[in-house]
Amino acid sequence: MVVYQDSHSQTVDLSDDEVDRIFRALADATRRDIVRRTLTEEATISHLADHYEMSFAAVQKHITVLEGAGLVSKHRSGRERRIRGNPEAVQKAQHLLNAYERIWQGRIDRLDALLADE
Amino acid sequence: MVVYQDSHSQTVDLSDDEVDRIFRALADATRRDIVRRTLTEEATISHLADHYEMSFAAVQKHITVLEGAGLVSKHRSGRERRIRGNPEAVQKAQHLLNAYERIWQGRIDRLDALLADE
DNA sequence: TTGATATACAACCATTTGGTTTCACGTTAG
DNA sequence: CTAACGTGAAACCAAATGGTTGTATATCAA
Repeated sequence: MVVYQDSHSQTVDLSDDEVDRIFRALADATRRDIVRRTLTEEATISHLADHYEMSFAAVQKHITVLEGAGLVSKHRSGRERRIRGNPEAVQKAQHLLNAYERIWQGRIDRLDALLADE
Repeated sequence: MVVYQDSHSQTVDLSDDEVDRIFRALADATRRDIVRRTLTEEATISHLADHYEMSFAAVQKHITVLEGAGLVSKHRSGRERRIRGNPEAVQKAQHLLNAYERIWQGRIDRLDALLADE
């Protein structure tokens, strides 16, 4: 379990599994590209699939992984499904990395205190 | 390939593979914990292994994954290897996520411009 | 010197991942 | 109505992942 404070000083909890899924989903160039594209504008699955040298079904699977991580969501529109990137999930990942940053900064602060003592 | 500008306006390039490895390495709770611990202070492999309910060899493998992603480095000290977290690799990941943030922000800006035109 | 400790590494195994092809089904266009 | 389209989902496969145990090697302590 991970706990951090967001920009409004709200405490946010993320299970290890949720964090695993977010980083796992981002660990693939095709999936990162899908997130990038759908953050700026929605796209259908087959439209996305046109951009990659793999089968439609493979792209579909990547989208399933991204959806499981909350990085994109699907919205029905007739026979199409529009895929929309979710900036909040990206922010979650950012907050997690910020926490590491603070941990590291904490070490520096303690080092400074140590040096100040001498 | 990913390109972003760091805090000193330096252009930084990361191969897709490198980005893959960083996020992949962070997609495991044990590995994230190792990074967290070694960012504040160095630790030997066996000392780290004491904290997890898995074999020494399994922890060793996790450290190899982290090392491959540049998130930690090993430093020989007699028969021990001290593991040290690398904040720069964490920052790389942060920069990548910041890029997504800017992409998303760009969409908002364009929307604002569109509304301003009306 | 000898025994314990710290690490490295290989071999093995089950599960997951990332891809494929194929088929089914609802929706839209003509 | 019928054909084409967009999607979902199953079955299958090779490779990667995450774990294990076992063995080898180097170093430290007594």
